[in-house]
Amino acid sequence: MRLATWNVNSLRVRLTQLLDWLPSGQPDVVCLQELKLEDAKFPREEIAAAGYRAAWSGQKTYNGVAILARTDTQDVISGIPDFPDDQKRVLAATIGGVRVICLYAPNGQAVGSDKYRYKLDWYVAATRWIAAELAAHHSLAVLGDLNVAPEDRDVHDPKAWEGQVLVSEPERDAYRALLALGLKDAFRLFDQPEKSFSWWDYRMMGFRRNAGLRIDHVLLSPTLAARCTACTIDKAPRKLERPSDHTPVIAELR
DNA sequence: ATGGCTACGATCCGTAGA
Repeated sequence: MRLATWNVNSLRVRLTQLLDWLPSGQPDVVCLQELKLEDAKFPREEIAAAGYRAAWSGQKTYNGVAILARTDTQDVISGIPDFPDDQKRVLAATIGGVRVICLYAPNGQAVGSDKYRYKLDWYVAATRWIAAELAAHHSLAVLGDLNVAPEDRDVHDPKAWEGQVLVSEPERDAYRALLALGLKDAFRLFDQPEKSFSWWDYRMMGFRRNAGLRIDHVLLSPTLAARCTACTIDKAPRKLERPSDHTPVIAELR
């Protein structure tokens, strides 16, 4: 079973790239973030024609998440229960016995801002909810744009980024609290190339300079971590014309 | 030099991303 996550930064703009990528990436499950479209505008027919069922939770302009799957999606939940929130950032579904949680964590904008406060509050609520999901599902995977670079090796220039949003200690603490539920960062279960990133700024030729961050993650419960045989970042879509600023991360389960 | 792109929805600039 292959699980993938990709922040597409507008599904309308990236639909062709997604449809091209599905046959090459061969994922069984794909979590998408930043759809940036209303539910009525979700390209259900194109996705179905590509061989995928889908669940989605979108809104105009901002946010929006979807889970694509080759097989049935069951027990779909959108949003964090008991966390009233207009922002469409969370979607969960059970697929082939695996509980899949698709997350688009808040960016946080700037340390100390209202959005930063919201990000930390969101992490607390998400972590509390995922704890309950883990108690109910041994086979659980959290995939998404978590908007935290967990360690300095996940940052192209740790000195320049020190204390900044996406890297600050309170954000890293929030990320570690999520992992402390018993989740494993699938990417770090394996030897990886140095300077592996999943996002590069559009400006300053960020991708060409490999000036990136690793902020898109696949987190696995112990049961799934034991089944995981590989986790890779697929940089190919980032090389296309008019790319998303993020690129897919894929985990392979036996 | 603190900018530099991109997407969106409003217009011909502001908001947001990360």
